[in-house]
Amino acid sequence: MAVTLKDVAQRAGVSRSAVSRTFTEGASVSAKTRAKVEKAATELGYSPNAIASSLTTGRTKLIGLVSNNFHNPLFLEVFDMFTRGLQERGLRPLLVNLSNETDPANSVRMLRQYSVDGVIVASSTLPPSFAEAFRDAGVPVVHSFGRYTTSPHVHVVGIDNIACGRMAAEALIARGHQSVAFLGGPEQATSTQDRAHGFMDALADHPDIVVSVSYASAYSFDAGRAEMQRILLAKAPAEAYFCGDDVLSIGALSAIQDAGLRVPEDIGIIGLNDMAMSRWQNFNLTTIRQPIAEIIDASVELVVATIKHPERHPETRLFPCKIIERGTLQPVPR
Amino acid sequence: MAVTLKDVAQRAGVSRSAVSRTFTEGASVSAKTRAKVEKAATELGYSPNAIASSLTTGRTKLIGLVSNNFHNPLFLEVFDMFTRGLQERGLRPLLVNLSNETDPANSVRMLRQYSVDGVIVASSTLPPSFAEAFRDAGVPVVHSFGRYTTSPHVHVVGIDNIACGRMAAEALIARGHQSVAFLGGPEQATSTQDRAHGFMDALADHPDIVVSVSYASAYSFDAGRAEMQRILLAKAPAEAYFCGDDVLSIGALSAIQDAGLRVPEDIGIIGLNDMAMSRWQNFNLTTIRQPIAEIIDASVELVVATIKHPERHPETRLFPCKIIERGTLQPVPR
DNA sequence: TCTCAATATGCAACCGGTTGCAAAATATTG
DNA sequence: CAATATTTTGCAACCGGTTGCATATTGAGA
Repeated sequence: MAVTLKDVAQRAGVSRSAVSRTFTEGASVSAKTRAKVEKAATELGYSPNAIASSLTTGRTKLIGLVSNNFHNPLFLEVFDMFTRGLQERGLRPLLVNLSNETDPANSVRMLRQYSVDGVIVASSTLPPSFAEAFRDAGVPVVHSFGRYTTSPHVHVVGIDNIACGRMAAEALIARGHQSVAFLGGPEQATSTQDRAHGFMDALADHPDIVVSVSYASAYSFDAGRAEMQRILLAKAPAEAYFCGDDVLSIGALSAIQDAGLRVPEDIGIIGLNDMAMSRWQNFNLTTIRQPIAEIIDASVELVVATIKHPERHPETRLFPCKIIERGTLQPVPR
Repeated sequence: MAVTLKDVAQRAGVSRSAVSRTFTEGASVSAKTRAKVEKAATELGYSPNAIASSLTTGRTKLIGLVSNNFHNPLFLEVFDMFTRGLQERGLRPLLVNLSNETDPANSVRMLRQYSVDGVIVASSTLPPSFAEAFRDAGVPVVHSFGRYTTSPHVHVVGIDNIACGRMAAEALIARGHQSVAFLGGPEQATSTQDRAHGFMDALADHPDIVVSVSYASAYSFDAGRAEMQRILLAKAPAEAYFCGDDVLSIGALSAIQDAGLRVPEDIGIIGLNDMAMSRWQNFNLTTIRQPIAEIIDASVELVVATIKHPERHPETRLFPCKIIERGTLQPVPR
């Protein structure tokens, strides 16, 4: 059925090695044999079997792309950029949907069975230990959107979530709000913890401002909406909220509007991520922009570099975020 | 570095075949050797190399998942379900992002290089010839969300877009609208053509109703919004619109609201897909529900069946759609 | 205990490529 | 043109598994 090296060799009247060499970059072949081989190859419609060659070269050009965020619209953009970035470099994404899985062992085993050259863990909610399991198994790995630590055991590319939390707090303080709040994602997510940390930290200098904190059960519309509904029902809401993520913000927004309150007049909202949808005019969300294109580019680059030099020291690459002013926060008074 | 069959065989004091057989379902091994092998394997942390075994078995358990819709939020749900469905059956999705690619040749070559067992083309905009290129290359293929034809050359799983167009028209007619319109996606997309076809078809019986048609440049928010803005600027808008897709509807919605018009009082909207976001209270979109879970399930099942029986006859599986009444269309008068 | 069938095991070839090495072909130099 | 350096080529072993076949082992029945 499938045409192999041997078929081409036979037809071209050369050895299998000769055929192999014409298809390997920088191998020694005379122009004459190359021509013969290429002719035979196109006639037969041959193209080399990547799987078979990986056996001897030790390179599959397969990259495991592991994620558990299949419900946050941001991640469609993330997958788009990752697949393109990998494809441009001749690499192939093997997609792994973690969903409810939290034990890395299965993923590690599975991806090792397919001899992936490297792994990208794309998640802001998984603990560092997840990516570390790959490193321990000897697989080059990058944790994208992961937690920054001073002595990382694994490459991390993302943002400084603590700084973002602080930035959000400062934006609310600058507007003169007297009561502010953090509405985070799941409490055990590292990103949630860090954003809360930075937020509280900045507010520690302002003891006069009332601060409250609550957590949605997931980074999702429904969770954000439900949590905001609970808040509105229970007590007087804060003047402005820092939501740990845009999709959470949008959920909160819908709850607020349903309650007959206005944004930003009655309640202000600032999100985080600046996903494509956030600038849709229906939302027009003020948010902190996370530079995902840069993060993804750097992640791919870093995993490629680590494949080349496995002993490379674990490295952290953080990208600056900035506030995108839109319509869900009042302008700064002057 | 990596521990192989040979290492385990040596340690267990048996032949390589014995080890191989321990890890192959239904092979003949005595309980005693199996125990020895399993002990040695766990001590060494061995797990079989799927790539290597695929060479002899001819099965990689890799499925090419090909799509060009990385900007429609619906497809995050689609990817979620596909990856889970495949994983549950022990298959691995190799993701291919087509983006601007329209020539199937590259994708076919690439996926053949990786000896994928099968391919799923997930797109409502690609022409049938795209999936057919895989079949011509001898790769089992299913076109999900593809166009239904009476004599298909390739498996198609999806909906009857013509019927959906008709259904939308009937919904608008039932409401007594005197002028209605179709706002489609790209004109060359098969789904757009079919939906328009069905829509016009149903309205042919109602010559008294004014009908107009226009096309957005893509199935995206921006395109839907831009097209609706053009419409509102140019002339008196229709009383109600059938938008060829939910994300288009949401774009149109934002344009209408910005123009100070009310939905559904001034302009009614019915979409298609019922993606998760459509029921968000901010949109509350009346739409035609496409049963994507069923479509994806059937697609995976069909590709698996075709891998087993490659000579299986091309088959079309269509699933019924139904209208989900929400807030963007007035109730039917009675 | 012996015979014969059933089961378990190892050998060796194979899957589709790559690559070190030595021999062959070609190019360069004096 | 011979001698030497350089490039090209094929052989054969190998990557990490699987599998048909012949042999060895085990178990059942007499």
